[in-house]
Amino acid sequence: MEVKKLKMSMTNVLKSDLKKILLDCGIQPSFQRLAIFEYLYQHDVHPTVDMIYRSLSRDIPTLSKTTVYNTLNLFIKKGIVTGLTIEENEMRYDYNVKPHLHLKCTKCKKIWDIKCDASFSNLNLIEGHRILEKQVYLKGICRSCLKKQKK
Amino acid sequence: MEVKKLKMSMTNVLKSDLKKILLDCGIQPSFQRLAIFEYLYQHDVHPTVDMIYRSLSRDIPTLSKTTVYNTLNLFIKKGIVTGLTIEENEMRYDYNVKPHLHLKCTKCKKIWDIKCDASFSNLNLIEGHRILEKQVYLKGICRSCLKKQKK
DNA sequence: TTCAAATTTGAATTGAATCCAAATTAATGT
DNA sequence: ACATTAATTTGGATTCAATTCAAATTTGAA
Repeated sequence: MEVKKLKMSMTNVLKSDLKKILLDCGIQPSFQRLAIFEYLYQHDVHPTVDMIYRSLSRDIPTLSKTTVYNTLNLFIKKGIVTGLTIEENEMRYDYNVKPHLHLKCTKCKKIWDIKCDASFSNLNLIEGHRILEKQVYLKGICRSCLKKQKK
Repeated sequence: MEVKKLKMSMTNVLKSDLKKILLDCGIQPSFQRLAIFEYLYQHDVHPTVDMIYRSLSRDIPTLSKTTVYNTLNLFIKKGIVTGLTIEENEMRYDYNVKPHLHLKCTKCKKIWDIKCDASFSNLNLIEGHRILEKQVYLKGICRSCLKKQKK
């Protein structure tokens, strides 16, 4: 009971915080947009459009997939969400303010976050080109699959 | 006349070299495969499947797009070609043995090669994950577009 | 030459992403 | 409150890269 109450109030505080972030970016925080933003905030598994759509559809039965696409493209344009193309077939979306890298496991296909320890130079000018955005994509075998291999 | 002759013999030398590379990788160097490999070797502009197909079709009218897809996937599996997903909509292919980064210009949409000066750590184990492949995707404004801006 | 395996081909299919016009909702002015 | 305009959402249709698959062709071995 106590825990549930606390959790609910936390959720509410969070929602208003997220609303503020959207407003600060000049994005009207509509019901759908806030729901999608909240989903991204709570699910750091680099979800696909379909995952977001299927999950939110249960609560918002009228939700359209086009709205999910529209909203995510808007978020990307405003810079609060990143689109990952490490998956060859479909885009994945990521809300993460801290700089980090992505590793795709070739075994389990999961995309892991790697805390970036500034291992990559933070120049903003390389060979005369102005660098605005950096993404490091790693491919390999994740530690959980490595453990399974050993057995 | 002299130049043409020289160029032809160079092309021949090159072709047999490329054939050897394929054989060394356990790839039967069929006419189509060799043509696709040669195209990648000569065109470092990160071509799409369609670009490769349209160009080679003029010399090989019976060429099928599926063959291009099959061949490129085979090359990737054998590790002599890299597939770039920096473009959000379509795959681009790259034959380049030397380590390098890719920069996509947000203005002219071109993908530039950046000579990698080992600016990224070459660990093969990060946070317990085994790293097999690294790709650094940069986005920004290329030097040629920056020059145009200044005028 | 003959037969089996490898390779190529093109039509059909899949599915992520976009387009677009209509419907709905929110914002503004009177 | 009401009307009018703008912003947002919706779903069906469309696009197009990529894959599937069975048939045709080519290659290699016996």
